[in-house]
Amino acid sequence: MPQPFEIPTLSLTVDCVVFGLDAEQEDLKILLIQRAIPPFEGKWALPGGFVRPGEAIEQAAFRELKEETGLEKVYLEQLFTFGDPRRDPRARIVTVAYYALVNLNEHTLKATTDARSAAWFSVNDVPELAFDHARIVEVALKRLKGKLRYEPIGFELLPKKFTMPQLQTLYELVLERRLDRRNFRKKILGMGLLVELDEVKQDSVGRAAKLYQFDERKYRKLKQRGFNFEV
Amino acid sequence: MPQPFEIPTLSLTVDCVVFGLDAEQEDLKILLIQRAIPPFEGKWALPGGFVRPGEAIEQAAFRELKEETGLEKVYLEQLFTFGDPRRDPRARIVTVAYYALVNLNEHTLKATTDARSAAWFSVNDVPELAFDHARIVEVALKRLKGKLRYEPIGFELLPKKFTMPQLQTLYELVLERRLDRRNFRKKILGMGLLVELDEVKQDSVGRAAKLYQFDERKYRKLKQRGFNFEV
DNA sequence: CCAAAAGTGTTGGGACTACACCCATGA
DNA sequence: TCATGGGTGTAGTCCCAACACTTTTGG
Repeated sequence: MPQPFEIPTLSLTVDCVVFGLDAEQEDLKILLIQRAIPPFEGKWALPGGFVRPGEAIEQAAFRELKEETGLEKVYLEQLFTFGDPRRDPRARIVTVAYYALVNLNEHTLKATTDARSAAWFSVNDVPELAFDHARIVEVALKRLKGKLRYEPIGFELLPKKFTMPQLQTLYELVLERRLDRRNFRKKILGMGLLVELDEVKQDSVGRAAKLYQFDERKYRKLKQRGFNFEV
Repeated sequence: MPQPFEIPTLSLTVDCVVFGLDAEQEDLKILLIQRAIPPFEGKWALPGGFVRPGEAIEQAAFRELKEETGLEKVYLEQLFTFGDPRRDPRARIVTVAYYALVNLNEHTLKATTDARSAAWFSVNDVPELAFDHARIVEVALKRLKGKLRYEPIGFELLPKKFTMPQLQTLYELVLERRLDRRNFRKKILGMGLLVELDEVKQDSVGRAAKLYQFDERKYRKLKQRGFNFEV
């Protein structure tokens, strides 16, 4: 490759769409951060920041998540790379977007040390966002919808021990359609990937629901043998 | 965002895994380019190059494809962004990988103007590749396999007019398993997305096969109404 | 005992699998 | 007329969708 031109450079950031399930309110939410400086000062934006020299991209995503929200050890997956030359008014900045799945009720947001506030917003009520972040959220939602049916990632949004109605509500929220309770149960239990616990979850009214746990180890074994998760 | 550090910069490239179907030899191939300069001089590598200032990433992928292989107007989709700090021995270079689908028999490779040679290799017989390109090919193959069943992208690998056995062979090659001829036909024709032409394809021996064409317009309409392609 | 939510089986229809013979064509 | 590959139908099975009543629990 003879290079008759300077090797061009640019800056690279990561941005994370953090999905959290609010089991109490039966609502799917995303985590946003209010920008403290221009551009888009005061606007809400995805948590993220610059990839440092010598730092792997995914590592940068984990680091920014921890720094800006306190979240650690979450499920994280690369989503898409956005590089429109005009997506950042300051300079040419390309961003590698990730999406993360967390259980909202088990994680409390860290006190924001740097005067930036973080907050959860319903995916149905996202405020105006900085940069092209609205587009990124759109792509993330589409990916989540598509992937939920073919990979057992939904469990990442629930507590370790969860009930069948919780799992079903999650699927109904993300896929945006009602599911038959009996058929859903049969389908899920039929895969043999849940272990039934000797506990129930009791909140307020109604009959107590059995608790289940996802059997990660068993899933991996079955997957190797050609099994495909599908709801 | 107060920035106590310099905004870091790096270089961004695109790399393309170009899949081509060799209908005659019943073989799935990828297009490689032999490097003329270090690093990895003489080694085979994916076509690609630097993203220029002010250039959209996808645009860069199209440009490099045209410059290095003469291919134009091909199906192109972003695959994954690879950014291991040590993936390029010279410097920190992040690459956005794409995959492309072309009909190998309809495209002749352009005479290589810049002394670099391009050639098709069977996916089952890929030579040692430069950088982390072997990994990129691996990810691309996995994506192609996964996507072929749920999106009508297989047609991109065939000529506009194709026969049912050609289509079936394509699926068998990519999915790496045999399919029942009668069931395959039923499934495909049952979706009502192919128009049967009043022509047949005759090569050498055996009964002539009917030619079909994919109805792109009809597919888009059905998709809007919630239809899902699946083989 | 009442309200609220969890849990449970059966049946009909559509889709998938498996499978073997005839047809058209060129040599 | 023969060799080669293309085209076709049916029967059994499995999976999915539809659907209503009983059980448990707290108040």
